[in-house]
Amino acid sequence: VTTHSPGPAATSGGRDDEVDELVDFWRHENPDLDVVTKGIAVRLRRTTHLLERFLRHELGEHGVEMWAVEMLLALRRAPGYSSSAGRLMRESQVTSGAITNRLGRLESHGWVRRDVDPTDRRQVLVTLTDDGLVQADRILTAKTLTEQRFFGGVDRTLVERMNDDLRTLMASLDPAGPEAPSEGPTPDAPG
Amino acid sequence: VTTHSPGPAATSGGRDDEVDELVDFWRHENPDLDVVTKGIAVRLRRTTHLLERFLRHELGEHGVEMWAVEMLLALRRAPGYSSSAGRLMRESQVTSGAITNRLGRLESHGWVRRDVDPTDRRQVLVTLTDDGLVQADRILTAKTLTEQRFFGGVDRTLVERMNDDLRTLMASLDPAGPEAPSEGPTPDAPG
DNA sequence: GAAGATTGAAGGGTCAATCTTG
DNA sequence: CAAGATTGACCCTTCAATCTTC
Repeated sequence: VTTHSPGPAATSGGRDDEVDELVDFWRHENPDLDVVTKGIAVRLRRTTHLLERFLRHELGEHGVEMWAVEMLLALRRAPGYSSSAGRLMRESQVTSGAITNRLGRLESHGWVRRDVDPTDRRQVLVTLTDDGLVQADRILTAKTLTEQRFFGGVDRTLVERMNDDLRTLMASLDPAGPEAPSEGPTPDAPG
Repeated sequence: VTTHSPGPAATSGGRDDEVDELVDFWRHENPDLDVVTKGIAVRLRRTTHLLERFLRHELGEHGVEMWAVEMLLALRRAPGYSSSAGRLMRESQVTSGAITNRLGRLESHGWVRRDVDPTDRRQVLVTLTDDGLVQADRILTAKTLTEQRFFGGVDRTLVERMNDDLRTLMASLDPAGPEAPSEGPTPDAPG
């Protein structure tokens, strides 16, 4: 399980960045450390956090929080721009209480409407208002442009290869991978 | 800027997973969409969130929260197992207020000690106690094993290539990349 | 009784103001 | 006055309890 290269953490060309130094430190404490696994774990976290911070910063200048982006875009791609609170909960990986709060705030902005589902009166149907749709489209554009700026300086071939590799990696994870802690964020305690 | 393949979002072999469908939907709304950039952005977020959830779940069974892991390991690799509150703030990317709170909780667990820096009495020197060091080592082991289990089912060659590609990507980001919102989490408002 | 949504208490974070020391 | 840490107000999330509807 702990195959490790005998050299420093870097496995090939662009050797020894800050992460390699970190990994080398840990390997110095435990020579059995798998430097590749530790490296990719750290780098995935850091890269994603950079991206998320960049998005939060840019979208903040458009007057939107990340939670609102998540909700509005989920509704934007729902059929008829409407979805149930439960569906939104499962898509966004937050608890039902959080969804209720978010919907309240979105509603007070006038971006969504809440109606009782006539089919099943336990469910709440959330629908984008006209204003909400405009907002969602503005946000989608801003978010997409921000992502393109974020990766703009990176070699195109590398981005494409990483996209493909990430697809493969995710496929190796889900099925036989580490038993995911079930579905959703513990979708409400049962009674 | 918006180079896009005319086919579906998937660029090569393992075509059309859930993310490709999402990206295809957005491209249907806007044919100019750069499917590779959108794809890698989504996949990076999802993969990292899976990893973080897995870690949170596993480490939770050891009775530790992620914020504690972050703090204890930062101290574990500091010279003399001690660091200043400000340094910890910059390493962990949370605000100074959060650090103060965290240190209070760690202190009440008996895992760290707070002393005034004799050199500069404005600074607080945080040091791992003996119990804290034991905890940190337990955590490091558990975290490393969890990461190895997470990536255990993934082809080794792919993981190595992704590690190298991520190193290159991060290097392309930091310097000329998108102007990072400065350093740290706004390291304390200037008086 | 179970499913879906809401509620309120509690945890942890940010932000701005404050205190202390250089 | 600047830098470092602390404090308190506020925001959002989780968690468990509750209410309604199937």
